[in-house]
Amino acid sequence: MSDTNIGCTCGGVAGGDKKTGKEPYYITTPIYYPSSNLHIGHTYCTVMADAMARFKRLEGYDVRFLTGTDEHGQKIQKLADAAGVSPQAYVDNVVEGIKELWATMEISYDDFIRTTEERHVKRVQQIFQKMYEKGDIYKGAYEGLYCTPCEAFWTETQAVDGKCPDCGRPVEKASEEAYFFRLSKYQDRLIDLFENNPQFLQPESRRNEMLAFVRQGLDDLCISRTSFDWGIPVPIDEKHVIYVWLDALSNYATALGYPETTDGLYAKYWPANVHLVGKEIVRFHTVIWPAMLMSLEEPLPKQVLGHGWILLEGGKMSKSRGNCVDPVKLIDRYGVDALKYFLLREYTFGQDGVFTNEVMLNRMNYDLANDLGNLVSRTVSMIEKYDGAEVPAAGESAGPDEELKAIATKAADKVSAQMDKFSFSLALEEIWILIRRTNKYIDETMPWALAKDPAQKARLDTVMHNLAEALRIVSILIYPFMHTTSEKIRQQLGIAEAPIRWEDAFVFEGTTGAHVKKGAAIFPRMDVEKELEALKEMQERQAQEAQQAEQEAKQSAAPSAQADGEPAAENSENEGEAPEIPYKAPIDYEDFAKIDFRVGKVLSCQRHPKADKLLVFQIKIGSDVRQIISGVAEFFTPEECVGKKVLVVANLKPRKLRGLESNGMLMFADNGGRFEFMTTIARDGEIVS
RNA sequence: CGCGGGGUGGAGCAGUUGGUAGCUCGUCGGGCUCAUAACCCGAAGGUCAUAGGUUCAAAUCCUAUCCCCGCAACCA
Repeated sequence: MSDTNIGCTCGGVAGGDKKTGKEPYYITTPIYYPSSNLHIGHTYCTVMADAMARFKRLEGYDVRFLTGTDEHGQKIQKLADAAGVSPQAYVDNVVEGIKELWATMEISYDDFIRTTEERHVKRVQQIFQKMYEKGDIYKGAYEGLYCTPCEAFWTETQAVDGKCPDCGRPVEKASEEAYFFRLSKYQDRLIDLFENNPQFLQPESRRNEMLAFVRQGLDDLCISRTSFDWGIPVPIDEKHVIYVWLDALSNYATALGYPETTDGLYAKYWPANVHLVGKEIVRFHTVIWPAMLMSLEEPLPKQVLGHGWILLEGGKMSKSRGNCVDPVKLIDRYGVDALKYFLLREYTFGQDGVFTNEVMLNRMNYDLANDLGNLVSRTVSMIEKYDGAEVPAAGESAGPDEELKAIATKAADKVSAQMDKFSFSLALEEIWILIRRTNKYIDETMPWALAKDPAQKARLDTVMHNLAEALRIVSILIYPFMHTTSEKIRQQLGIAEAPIRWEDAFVFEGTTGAHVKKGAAIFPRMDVEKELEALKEMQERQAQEAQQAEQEAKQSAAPSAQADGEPAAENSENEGEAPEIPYKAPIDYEDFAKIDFRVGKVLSCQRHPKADKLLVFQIKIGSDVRQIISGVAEFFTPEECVGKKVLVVANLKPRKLRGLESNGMLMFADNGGRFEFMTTIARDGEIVS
């Protein structure tokens, strides 16, 4: 039975028959950071995990699928402060939204862990304790450059010219007592892991990256903080809070009850079969987490998979840029299954892919409406018309019958083989090969011609039967990816009562006598042009609302700025909601008054010869002309800057940037990651106050 | 020489134990009418970035070069 042995054997786990045995399968998503609502990138990762979980369940595994939220850390604390609520209240609110999203997406997780839950907190402390007792955690001094107002440590390279990269104020050498994890101790074993277990980290490119990273040498990791307190207290020293990554990574084990290892979930499901993570956090999952487990003397997860990002045409989507694609809007319009299908089919695992509305709509139309939806529709119609809605028994095979049968009954194994490699796209492609072959089968057999000749009734029946069978198999194969659609198809085929079993996909008999019933189109064909317009409108409306909200917020927060004669907004569209940026600490008026704001005019502008991101401006301020360098080369060409009026901080101390002196600072508005000139009709040299 | 990813028919992508270059969309021509103006067939279109090399054989291995994209550095 278990003839395929494709999977990895890193853990040395005994094979077992996956079709009859109840072999455990533990899969996880990252726990998401609830600093605001999730976007389609998070959805993508979770949808993949869900499809895999459902697939393994269907194959007969005892699956455990974990997701959750990572709720501690300074950023959450700051956001909560800014919102005027407690951190717990803040995250509770966001988490509710996340859970709602997963409910809408019909994500079949078995457990949802929140790092603020008691069960997690106490176990993380136990983990800390264990590592400490083993001697892998020691107390040391964290040395760095400290910015008091920001309460943040910076390294030599982060701090710029002895100043805080955040606020620009001077930083001081400081050392703070902290706890360290002896990461360096595990360097060799980690190298070993990457070298001898190629399966451990996929795709290959990530593995090379991590191997290079570990080889260059690992420092011990500072795993406690005292600068904020929204975190899990260090058990042996309550002044400290445990580093969020140590806290977060532990979730994969604490959710199973670790450190209780002898019975219960941990004994059953650990080590995890796969941690599904984004490429940006591969390092944490393949270096720190394994090292922690080594320290705890626990087995390592069998596999970590780093998936790529879904990019927008302009680049990366991010919460703070407010250019996110909102999955809920898409689901409302197109349905959960269509969105899931699109995400799983369009992108290849491990690689970045570009998202556009057009790509999505086309995918949905061609594959779902034209190929699958239409096939269901025409098949059911014909059985109703030619056989009184009852699936007839098959007669003798002829023509393409055997070929269709062969493709249909072999598809399940092909899908499995692709799924074992996490090739969702190719797995779906295998199913669509069957769907297209079935469409072709109809053209080849020409049932409408057979129906005209009573002598051909037996042949017609065989054709109808084969069509029903092919669709029945399709309904099983797509179940892990689109279970609702699967059920709809089975309803129309009249086999909704029968349980869905993977092994039924290998036989070509199961619909005879079923009563088909035509229903609504499972995926109505869309007018792409119209949809694109509708989506565009929707996004514009969203942007407007966001802008309005922003404006209202500003008006209530601050005395309204005086409107000048300039056109208000020439290029004002800005998708999505405005980012939530906490305010900096208050300053005294005297401090404020020290700043000399001026109107300047760009006389000329050139690229910095030695830096990609810098532009060198000659700025006229009254009779004064000075050179100011600004990091906006990504946003403007030198030519388009010439002649622009710009707000200047005129009394900032001069400083050299890559060899050239900059004498002041230019002010731009950060319009969702794109900078904008803030312009005026005032003469250059005038004061801004 | 900072690290890494990538350059495959008009578009978007598959394609490593080296052995006639595939898919979806688009284009052109044809077929069919059961079906959601859907479906099916055929054709055109690629020196697999460039130049060398290894080999009986290279998109696939090696070397060099060009170009794109992330990260890092730099963003007063």
